[in-house]
Amino acid sequence: MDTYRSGKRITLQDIAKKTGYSVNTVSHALRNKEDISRETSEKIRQAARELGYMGNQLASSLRSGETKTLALILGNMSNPFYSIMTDIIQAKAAEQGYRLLIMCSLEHAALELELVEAAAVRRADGILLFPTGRSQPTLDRLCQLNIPCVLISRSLEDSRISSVVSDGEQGAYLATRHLIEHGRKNLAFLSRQRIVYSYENRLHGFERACREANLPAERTHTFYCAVSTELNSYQYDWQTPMTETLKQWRIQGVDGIFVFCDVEAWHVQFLLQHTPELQDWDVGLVGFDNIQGIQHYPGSLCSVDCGFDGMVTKALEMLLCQIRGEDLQPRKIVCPVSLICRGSC
Amino acid sequence: MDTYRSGKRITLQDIAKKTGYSVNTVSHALRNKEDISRETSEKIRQAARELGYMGNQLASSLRSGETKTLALILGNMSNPFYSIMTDIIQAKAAEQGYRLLIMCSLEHAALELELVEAAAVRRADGILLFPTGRSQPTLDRLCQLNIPCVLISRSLEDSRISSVVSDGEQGAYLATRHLIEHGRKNLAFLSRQRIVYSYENRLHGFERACREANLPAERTHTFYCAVSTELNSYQYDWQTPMTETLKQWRIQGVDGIFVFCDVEAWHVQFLLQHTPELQDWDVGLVGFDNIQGIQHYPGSLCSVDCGFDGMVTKALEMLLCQIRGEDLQPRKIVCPVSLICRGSC
DNA sequence: AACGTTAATATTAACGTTAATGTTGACTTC
DNA sequence: GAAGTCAACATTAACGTTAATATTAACGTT
Repeated sequence: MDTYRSGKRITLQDIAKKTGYSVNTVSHALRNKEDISRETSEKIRQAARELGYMGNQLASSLRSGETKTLALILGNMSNPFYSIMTDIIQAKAAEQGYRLLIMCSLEHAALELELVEAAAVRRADGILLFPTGRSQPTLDRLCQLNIPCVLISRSLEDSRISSVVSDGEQGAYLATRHLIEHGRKNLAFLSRQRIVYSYENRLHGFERACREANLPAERTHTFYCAVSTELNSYQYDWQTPMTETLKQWRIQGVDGIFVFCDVEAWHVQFLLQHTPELQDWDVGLVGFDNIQGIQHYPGSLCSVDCGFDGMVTKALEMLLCQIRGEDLQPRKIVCPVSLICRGSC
Repeated sequence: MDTYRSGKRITLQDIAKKTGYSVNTVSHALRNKEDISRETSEKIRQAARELGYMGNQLASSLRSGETKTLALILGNMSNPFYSIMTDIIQAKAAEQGYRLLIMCSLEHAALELELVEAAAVRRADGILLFPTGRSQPTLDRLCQLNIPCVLISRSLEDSRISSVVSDGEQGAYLATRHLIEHGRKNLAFLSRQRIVYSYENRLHGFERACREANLPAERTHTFYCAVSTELNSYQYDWQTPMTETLKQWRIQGVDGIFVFCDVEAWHVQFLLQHTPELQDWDVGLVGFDNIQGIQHYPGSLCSVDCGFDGMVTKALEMLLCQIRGEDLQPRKIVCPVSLICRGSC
């Protein structure tokens, strides 16, 4: 009865024996090749159905060199930014006949490298990678292995590998100007860590808006918190350090914060609700990613839409190009962003 | 230079040639088998390193019958319930040396069946399945293929396949009693669809609590909305029908709602905020899943904790048992739940 | 009639690994 | 000193496909 892993699985040979054709003919018939007569093809398909044939992609891929599987390496699913991206990638990849081997780096560079290795060993046709901030070893290995790969969301300025990013500088600029337009004068820039690529980009946009409005540079603040060494990053304690920073800022008279991303902005809002010292603080908030654009949750966070769909479309297009061996020239695409106001400013 | 897909990849044979040992010895050495001397093993490993050897899991799996890959089939990642589950499953599977082939059914029975097929064709060692409400054909095929499989979160009363579910009846009971204890007297039960397995369970718990408190049966309401036929369910319009129902309920004097799950409760909260006719409605709300227990977002939703971690641990344990061929007796595990109060009651 | 063309199928040889046996020499054991 | 044991390696045959290259018969062409 054990038809799955034991030796009793039906193979092309069984169909060949039953129908009297050769294994090759059966293979061709089941794959709709042109050189098989309609009649034969029908007989073979019928036999396959009767025997309950199920192909073996391992054998197929080993021979053909194609797995029709893409590896997707990202931080972790609990982060809506990644989960939304995943859904879109999954849908668009499926349209092209690809399945996804999804692996979580937990934003850990060393683990990320292992995952790339795992993807290569499994012969994924290509890799979509949301790199951590310290991915240089990973990128070096990718180049060495010469696997089709596109980086999304962060680029790391490595000219050998294609990347698709959103325009963080412009996004932060728009967000900050939005705060200023709503009368905020003492602004801060909040980011859980400074390590990620996008950090500098967005900081520059923030600073540009401040300069333009003649807000002195010393009124910009950055929040730095140690990178988690725990692998289970979702259990990481961001509350203590973030609360401290917010308390300080309140005392310093901060009245507007541009937050690195929506998830961190949620955290801020969460703390504003749950910390007595932060209650009734009139502070404007703008995030980045526009997660609410897709995932409706109660709240009114202003955010910068990073064009999820466009980024994925572009990235996948570039990856498939590489896989087909068509356009091997590495490119860097910067996707446009737009501001969505919901009132939290 | 094309070392990935072209013929220039380093194989065991190349290492064998370089070191003078047989392919088999090389294979054994790299896999830490006992019957290779320490000295030989070291020489071989050194050579492998020098040549930049990268294994081919396709060939390995084809021969050994093990892919070290589990298929995870669930609705979609944008739903935090699934994404949280995914992170936990991913982490625990990795501990056991398994990678995840993640596929999204979008709660579509027909698509789900295709995904099971895809998993089987790729020879996943086992499947973790969050079944849609109409998965009978899928389960039949699973039995036919005889693939190790565990259902999570919904069980479908199919005695041939193991499942791990949370105690929906008790959870709904606790949630409803919580509302009653906070003085709510005109209760409603809200669920986007009635098709899922858990629906009846939770409805029973809701009704039990009402009966116990002598709240008449006709004061319980159920909300039914057509199942989306679109594959992109995250774009599905739940707003219109849900808004209508809420408006009606407000007129009917409803003052407490037990919502099928947290995501739908968010939707309710979202509408309460954004619909003029629903403003200032004093209505108690309790959800199910306790997503806030892991994903901190601003808000104060009461919820039933379904024990994410315990469910996954149990499910994976059962699946690995099946894969090892140890305990093939199908079981149904019901995990305990607990109420978390955050004030929305 | 000799030749080329074509449609439809068959044969052969991989793909890169691992399981199942073989072989060999050194080392015991009584 | 014959038989047995064991460590350390080698040989062989799959695993189930697919690519590349035959083969065959039927047909058309000049």
